[in-house]
Amino acid sequence: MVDSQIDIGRALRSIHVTCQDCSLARQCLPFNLDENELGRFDGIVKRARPLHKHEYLIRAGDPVQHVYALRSGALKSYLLSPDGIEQVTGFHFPGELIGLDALGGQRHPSYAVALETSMICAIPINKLEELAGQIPGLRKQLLRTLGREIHEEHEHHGRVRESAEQRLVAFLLNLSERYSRRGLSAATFALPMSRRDIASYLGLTTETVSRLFTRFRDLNLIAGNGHEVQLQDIRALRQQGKTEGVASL
Amino acid sequence: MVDSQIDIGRALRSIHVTCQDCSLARQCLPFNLDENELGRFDGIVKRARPLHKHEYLIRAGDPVQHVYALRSGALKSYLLSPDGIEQVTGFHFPGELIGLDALGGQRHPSYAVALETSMICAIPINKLEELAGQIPGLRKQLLRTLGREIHEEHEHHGRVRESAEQRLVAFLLNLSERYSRRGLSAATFALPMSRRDIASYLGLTTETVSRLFTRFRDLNLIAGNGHEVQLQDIRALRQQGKTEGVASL
DNA sequence: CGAGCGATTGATTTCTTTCAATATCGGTGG
DNA sequence: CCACCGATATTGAAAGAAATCAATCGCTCG
Repeated sequence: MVDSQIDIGRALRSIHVTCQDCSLARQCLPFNLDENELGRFDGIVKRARPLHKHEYLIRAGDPVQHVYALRSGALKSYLLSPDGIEQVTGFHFPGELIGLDALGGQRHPSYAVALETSMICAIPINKLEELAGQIPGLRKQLLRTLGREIHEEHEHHGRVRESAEQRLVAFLLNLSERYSRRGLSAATFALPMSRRDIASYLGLTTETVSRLFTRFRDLNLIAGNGHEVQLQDIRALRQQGKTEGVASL
Repeated sequence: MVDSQIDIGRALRSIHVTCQDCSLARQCLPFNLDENELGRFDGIVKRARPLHKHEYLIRAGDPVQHVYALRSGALKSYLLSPDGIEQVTGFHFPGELIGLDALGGQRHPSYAVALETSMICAIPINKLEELAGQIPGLRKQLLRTLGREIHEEHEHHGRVRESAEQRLVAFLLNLSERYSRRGLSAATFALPMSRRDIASYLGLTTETVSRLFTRFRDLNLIAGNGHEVQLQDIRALRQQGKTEGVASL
């Protein structure tokens, strides 16, 4: 469990990063807070030991006590359908919140599992609610975050009618944008998730995703193999995503 | 505009329903508020003249000033993709909130238009935020609502991989559940939206939706033509949605 | 009552899935 | 450090589901 005691050993320094010091603070909940407010917010945040690849942050059915902010690493969230099929609902990168779908109920509806070693901040919901009552800026940012999440979900949903190709393009461009927002390269980045995860997220099969990667590589739209991609020509890629065009076949 | 002055004329009585009197209050934001709090909440709610079929409540690009609660009628929300295609993102029924995706930004990202004559409450966001700071119960309910919205969006999204048949079944059962939650029949209800809207929402074509309705009718799973349906055998329908089974072909 | 849009139905095409086989990667133990 | 194993990814061929193209029907509303 993330909330368990701190491993005094190795990670003391990284664990004791405060929100004041966190470079992601402005992409996270403590956005626009003054020094004093930031300190109060920091006071309710629990920092746990790192979560290793394949370890679970959340399991469906867990009682809802925290929302989580990701400091480093990557996670995926998924729903388990009645027939036991994993439906990936999202990927999470540093600065993003995890577990927001749980605000509606008593138990977490979905799973969240680390795709690589990740550092996580746990924010107790009851304390967050209380603090949100006292700090207008926090309240505002919380609502903004939730609203944005809903909007992004709608956008993603709007892609259902698009072709497999368009969906994968949109996915890559979305990752690119999120990486670059964090100051990383928009063109070269890692894909910490499996083809299967991508396929599940996009509503496709792994075979189709694999074929699309191959096609994009053949068209020199992307390079790199496996879990590292370079977007060779973002403009052309975006075009590909628009016009459905596979002129070169 | 909904926010414009009240039409003194005919609708005085229906307009002056307060939250205290509104039968939907417990499905809406003022859930769990005491008398005093309810009064304060009611004080910030603006009730406008009825919105007629095809009239817009929200247009993409509008500055974000309110969220809306639906008192009667029905609306759809949609995004307009860059190439001018309408992507229906949801349908709204009494007791539900509209415009939550706008909390993340300055301008509304999506459109909301009446599918039939509808009565709407407009809630100014800045006042709502302020009041949410003062009333813990309101704060909680607001977060619950947003969390539930996100969760429902995930569930819907999880259906992308399912067959057209399964998606339509899930859609009908979802409507059924929402109608019955409001005390209406779970088996017989109106479909205020067009086949095209349903298709867009589910990521299908109108032809496919139409064929599915015909098939369900042939299988005696549903009855009724056009914009009124009766679910003849909810259990069988649910089964149809699960097993992919079209044993009778 | 007519016009026009929405819904239905049919025939054909196309994209994605499914089924199947092989290749490759990553990790583990010798 | 290398060889081997299982899991993951890629590739191919065939089948199937939904889209597209096209025509007709029917209802609603001027």
